[in-house]
Amino acid sequence: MRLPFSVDIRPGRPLHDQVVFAVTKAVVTGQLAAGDAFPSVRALSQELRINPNTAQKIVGTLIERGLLEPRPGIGTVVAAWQPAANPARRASLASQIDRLAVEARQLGMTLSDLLDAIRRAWK
Amino acid sequence: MRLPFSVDIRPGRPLHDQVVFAVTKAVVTGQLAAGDAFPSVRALSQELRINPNTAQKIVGTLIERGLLEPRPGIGTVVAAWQPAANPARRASLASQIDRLAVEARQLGMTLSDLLDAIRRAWK
DNA sequence: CTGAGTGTACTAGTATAGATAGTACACCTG
DNA sequence: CAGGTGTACTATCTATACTAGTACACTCAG
Repeated sequence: MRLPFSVDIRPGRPLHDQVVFAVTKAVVTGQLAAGDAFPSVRALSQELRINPNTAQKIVGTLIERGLLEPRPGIGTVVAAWQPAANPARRASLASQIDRLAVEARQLGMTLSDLLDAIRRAWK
Repeated sequence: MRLPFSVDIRPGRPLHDQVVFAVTKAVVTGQLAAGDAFPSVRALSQELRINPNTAQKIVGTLIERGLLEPRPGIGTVVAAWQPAANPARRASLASQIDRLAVEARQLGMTLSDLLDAIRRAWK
């Protein structure tokens, strides 16, 4: 694996979504620093053994979210990190939190259990 | 709305998933108590204006998860609540938590912000 | 007993999204 | 110029979500 981030492709979720998540995680945790070169669309598709089109969708999404910056003719570079402040994603996050709380309760977890799990995942 | 729970159908997520979530939420919050009669498959499909097949899928999922109990020839009843303890769903929950943490950070939230949001959703 | 309502199980068809496949073009660097 | 880059298309395949319709065994009120 020569990629600057780690991914383990598993069924159940859209492919591009999993990779976008992996890259985002690498950025917010500092594993990918601003200015670092990001693999080209074609390199990405070869390394992950996915279609160039899917790789392009991934890179496009990351640029749209401000995580990557395109350098025409050169490639893409990890952008200087800044909060996204996207209202739609904020709303989606709230919805995810609601679902998480209900699911956790249904699985028998206490509030403390869930908060601990969140803290553990934050690191 | 004569249903014993509240749903607001919105695009983006599978229909049956939204209803299953709404019912689960009503059960874990005590809005639906054990022994309460649950709408029949046909009544559900009429009230929600969805296909009987989709309604059946919803009821089937809820029974499978132990939230409803089938009474052959009568209908379904809200089951006595007990933690699910499903390994697959536990793993899925952990994955959801990971995603939530990364997404929240990317949106500029602090750990405290997220923990507060969780506490708010728990109530 | 009869009829209506119940869960359950099928077969089909349609629409959409995810992923693949292939081609093309303007751009920059060596 | 040659090769690598982002970007933009069209086309095809597959799985999922939803709809549509039918059928059967069960239980209860009449």
